Amino acid sequence: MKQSRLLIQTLRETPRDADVVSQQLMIRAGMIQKAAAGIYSYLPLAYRSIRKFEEIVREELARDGCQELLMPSVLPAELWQESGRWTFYGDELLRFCDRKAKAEIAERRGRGETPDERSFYNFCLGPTHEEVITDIVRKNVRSYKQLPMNLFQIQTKFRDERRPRFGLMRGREFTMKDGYSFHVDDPDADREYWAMFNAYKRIFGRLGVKFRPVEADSGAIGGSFTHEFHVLAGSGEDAILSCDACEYTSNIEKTEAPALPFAYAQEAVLPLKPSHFATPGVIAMEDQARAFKDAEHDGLPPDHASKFYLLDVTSRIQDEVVGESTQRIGLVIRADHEPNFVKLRNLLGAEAVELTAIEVAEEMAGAKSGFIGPVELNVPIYVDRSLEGAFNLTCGANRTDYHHFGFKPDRDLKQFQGFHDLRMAQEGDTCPRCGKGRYQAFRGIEVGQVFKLGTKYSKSMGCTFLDDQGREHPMVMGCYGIGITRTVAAAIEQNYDADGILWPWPIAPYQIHLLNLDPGNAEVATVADRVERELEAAGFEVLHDDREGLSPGAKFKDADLLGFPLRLMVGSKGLKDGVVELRDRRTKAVVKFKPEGAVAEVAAARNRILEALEAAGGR
RNA sequence: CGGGGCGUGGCUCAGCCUGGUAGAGCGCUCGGUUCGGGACCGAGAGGUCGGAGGUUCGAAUCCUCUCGCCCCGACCA
Repeated sequence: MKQSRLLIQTLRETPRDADVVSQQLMIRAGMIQKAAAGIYSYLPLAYRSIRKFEEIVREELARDGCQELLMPSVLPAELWQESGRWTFYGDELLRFCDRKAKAEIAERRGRGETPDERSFYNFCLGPTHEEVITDIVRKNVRSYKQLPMNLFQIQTKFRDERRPRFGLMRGREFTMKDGYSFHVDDPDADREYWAMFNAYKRIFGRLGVKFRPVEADSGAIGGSFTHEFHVLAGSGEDAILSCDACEYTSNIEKTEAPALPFAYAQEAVLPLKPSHFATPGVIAMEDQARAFKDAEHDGLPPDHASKFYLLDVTSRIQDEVVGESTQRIGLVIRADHEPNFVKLRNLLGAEAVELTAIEVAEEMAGAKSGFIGPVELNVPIYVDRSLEGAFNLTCGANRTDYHHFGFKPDRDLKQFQGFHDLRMAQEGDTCPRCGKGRYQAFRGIEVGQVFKLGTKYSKSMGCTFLDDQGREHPMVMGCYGIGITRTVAAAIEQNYDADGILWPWPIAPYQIHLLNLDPGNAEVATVADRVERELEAAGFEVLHDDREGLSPGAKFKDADLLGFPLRLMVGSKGLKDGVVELRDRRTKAVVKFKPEGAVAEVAAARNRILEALEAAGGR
């Protein structure tokens, strides 16, 4: 491919509204162009990478017998109403109505009514396709003999994110591989889950990026367990903790935090009263203990301070589709720990856990923020297990400028609900799985997820089969997603340097950047054209920078920015010595050889790159 | 949703405070000289200053509304 014919405009300067590396580099390299917030066009170079990754996905899924199909992206409301998600999915679901519904609205307006347009929305853009696939399968599969079945598509999705950002990493429109499997029973769904887990390891392994499969939160409803696949990158939005001794790797939302023995068990257990002590202005939780003074104490260790959260818990009556209820509860954890509301939500089987509005909390407690405490409040209170056996703690006294001392949660709380794992695990915590290792922290970009759905959709939508006894059962489902466009962006987040992108070989738009450094020189042009043909005949993908009127320096800069793995330079200076030069974009290593040796040398360089890739790949 | 910021040629930005004929660099076109890490000279093309309304003799500039885009936040009771 001649670069003079390629649709591309590289930019020397970083566009102002690009804030993450992958977005900056992709825009500067002329790969993507923004059409609206979170909505991008993929220009030829980017689309080549995307298609290459799609092909890797297709090949690996085919090995497990998955079938590809393509569902609509505009979905009828009825299906979503059937599953209940029309009501519950929220504003990320972009809803609208077609001409029939609009005519109905107009007619009612003509009759002087003021209809609520939203109630006439009868379509949405698909953010995910459980409803559609379930509808397809229930209409086409009736017998256990047809199961299991694993179907997938690669398609443009739309989620109306409250805040799209980070270019392709969190767009509103994006390309996703979404797969769904259907099974006669749980064990078979489990088998498929692990088959897909292994397929994903192959897929991301072939991609040539560092990644980790990570145990993750499966949400309050739905699956029993789930893994996310993360591309490791410092800019990742997710925190991951990984044991340095065993295999346990998990999203911090889910990571088990070890119980911690109370380190002061030998101290005398004091009563809560007389426990008021003046702490004017002491709001930061970490300062609470340090500020404490009485006859025997002048400051306390930070793990003597507790902090308290008042929370609104929302529950849903799932099968009835409508109805929500809210309950107020409390959470007590050590002041130097972080609360984990996801764990609390799962413990309660709730839909959502949110902080109670500060004004409401202050009114309930009768104290300013910073002095609100659990003792006097008559709500169910859950306590992190790091406080099991703890006493002589401080806590807010529900009186502005006062804290209690001598707090012992299981003794002093009116509605004590027990000790549970409710805090965020931290780097350095002992791994509770093996008891030996310690947690190491990583940042990751979630690019894939395997999820056991169970019978949530098959039950609500009547997707059933007949077993060999003629009895009807709901199918057991699994779902498996890969963010295609996000993965390509994540690969860049992980692989770049000051000069530009460092494409992993398997998804580089082109593998070879052939630079003609003297396009005006007929001999150089002849050699460059011949090398291009030979490399392409040997199966390599070559972008030939044949542009005239550009200095070699300008071509080098562009080549670094585009970041194809190998750069082959043909110029009059080299040809004077009878050589062309091959440069590895990542290592900057250069080899010189006669033009006739190009195919062999490029093949050798490719093999080196692929070997290094294999060695550095995911676990 | 809350808070902040920004909209001026394709890109990065100046001009706005203090109203008076719309600018620079990069990129693009043409001519010439160059040619191994973003060359130089000369000549050009390209902008309803996001949009609407208002104030004014006169608005990119002041006022009002609106749209778009970006960031921060949804955190410590």
